[in-house]
Amino acid sequence: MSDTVTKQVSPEVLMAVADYFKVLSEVSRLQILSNLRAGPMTVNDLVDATGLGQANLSKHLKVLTQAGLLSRTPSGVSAYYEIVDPLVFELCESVCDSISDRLLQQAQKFNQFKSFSKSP
Amino acid sequence: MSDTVTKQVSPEVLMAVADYFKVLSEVSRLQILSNLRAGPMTVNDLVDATGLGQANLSKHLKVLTQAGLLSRTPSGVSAYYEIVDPLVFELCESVCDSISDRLLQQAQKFNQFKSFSKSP
DNA sequence: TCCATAAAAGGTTATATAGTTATATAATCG
DNA sequence: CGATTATATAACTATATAACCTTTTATGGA
Repeated sequence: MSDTVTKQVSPEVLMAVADYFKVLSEVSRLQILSNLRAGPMTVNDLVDATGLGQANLSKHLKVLTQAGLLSRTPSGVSAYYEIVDPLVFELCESVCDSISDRLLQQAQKFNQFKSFSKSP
Repeated sequence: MSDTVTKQVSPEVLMAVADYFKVLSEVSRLQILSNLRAGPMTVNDLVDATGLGQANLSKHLKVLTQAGLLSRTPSGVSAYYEIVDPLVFELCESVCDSISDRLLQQAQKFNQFKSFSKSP
């Protein structure tokens, strides 16, 4: 048998992974995560920080919490939300690097024109 | 100046990152990527491998190509698609690990019940 | 107990897009 | 050139969901 057998990934797993990515595919949610990077915040704090509406924000927080990215800690009349899994930021950084690389590569292609005007 | 200054990430960057994740948030596209892991394939190959409709598949391939994840190489009457950036698979693995960890943690919580029935 | 504030839940609308069917483009071969 | 095969595009439908508004729940203080 071969060394790297290419088994098909089960649809169940693909679905779970797709769902995870879907959670990260909204600017508003990335904004929330970005703000929470500094530490726990209440919903009100996040309303001020992000400019999102309270109801809308609350729903996004629910999505993020159910996906296991945030934890919710009620405190009196407020609720603090906090990053649970810092993996998110690693993922974002990797993606940023990838996008950056791609743009650089594309930029280089356009430099090929220079060889016309600057030949000896 | 502080050591770890928490600058806000620009909306432009957040949008690009969100778009990238959005590309990965569909089971059909993950399926395509998963199949292409073994090597380049034509559209027809992928129709057979994934069971997706040809038109539908073609659209997904366009999305994946425009996002910089795949490359397209016409060959005669066919077109070969190929993974460009293996980062995708690293991302998927990380996400799978995260999901797995979370499920294990949840499972442990339910084991707390055992202490009732099994005490000396 | 009543009030004020914080957060969540419910309902509505607008928009994006996955999937399907039908058609168009393009390349190879007779 | 006409026929065939492989891909891509266009138009359409159905569904999901983000944003907004309103209402409800819950907590702490007067």
